[in-house]
Amino acid sequence: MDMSTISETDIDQLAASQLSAINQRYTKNRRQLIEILLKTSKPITINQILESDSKLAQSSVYRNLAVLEQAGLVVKIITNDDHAHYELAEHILDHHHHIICSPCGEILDFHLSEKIEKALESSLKEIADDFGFSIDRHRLDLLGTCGECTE
Amino acid sequence: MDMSTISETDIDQLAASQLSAINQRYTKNRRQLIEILLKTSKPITINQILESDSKLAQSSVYRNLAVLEQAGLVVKIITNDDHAHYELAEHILDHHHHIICSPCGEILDFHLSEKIEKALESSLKEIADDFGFSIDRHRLDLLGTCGECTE
DNA sequence: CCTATAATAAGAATGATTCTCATTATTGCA
DNA sequence: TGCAATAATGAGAATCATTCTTATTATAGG
Repeated sequence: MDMSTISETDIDQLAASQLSAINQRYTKNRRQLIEILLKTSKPITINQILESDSKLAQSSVYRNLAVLEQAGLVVKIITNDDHAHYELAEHILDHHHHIICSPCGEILDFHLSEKIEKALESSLKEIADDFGFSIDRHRLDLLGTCGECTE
Repeated sequence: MDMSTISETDIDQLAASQLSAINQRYTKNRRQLIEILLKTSKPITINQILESDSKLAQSSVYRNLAVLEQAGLVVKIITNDDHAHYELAEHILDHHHHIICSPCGEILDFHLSEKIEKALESSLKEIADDFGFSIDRHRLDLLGTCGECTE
């Protein structure tokens, strides 16, 4: 959705550097995954990835998405749906949240206004302190039914 | 955590009525599950439920939690942890959110200030309209590492 | 252009969850 | 109260997304 903020070559550099930081290579397969995720404007499942490129091996896709996730390039999204969804990390896209259709499992991205996002973040920081947690990130999901599934 | 807002007999009535609304009975096993969830002040896994009462059959616990979820009495919480967690629905407890420790999988409840919660809700309502979604609920999770796991 | 090391891919293994079905309990009615 | 009819239970089998294993292939660096 927000592909204007970063070019494809920038992503290649980012990917190469974040992978090498955990002693992993930026291989053809991994590049392919990044490209597929970049082309899609919403989180997708492994099955959808396999459908979009029949040359990819299922086991490699699972493994490589795990590697990309460890490198901080990809985020795995777990919902009540059977299949996990994947999308690019927020420093590649931007900070956003998910609106999820329970009947069909589709996930779309949305953004809070800057004002509310800021207020929320400072509030969450306090709460984390109270609980003695160190926080990696927060996530906010809207759960409901999309227009398609209502008809 | 917030057991003061509703008595146990009230819950029995609620449970019986919400179950009968979907043509299900309020059986001994189901009552037992409600009691266990009521005693625990945080979301727990099916294994934890089985440990807390060895008489319960695993298959029945799975089935009955699904029934209780359909009845709107129980909420299933999916995270990146292997095991789903369960807790009582928000109209029995109260509206809250989850702070999740990624290393150990533990989940605790927290509350936003009323002011931020309200602002967030009205904001989310607008967004849902824009997307043509009808919304059931929202969820907000803090992901990080608890004090125990940091040491 | 070797050699050591990492990545790949096919299929087997894992494990949480769901399903099956024979048994047991419950409800409503005579 | 007693008797169908129907629902719930529980033990174990089946499912299926995901992870693991291992032989093969690709890559990086000297």
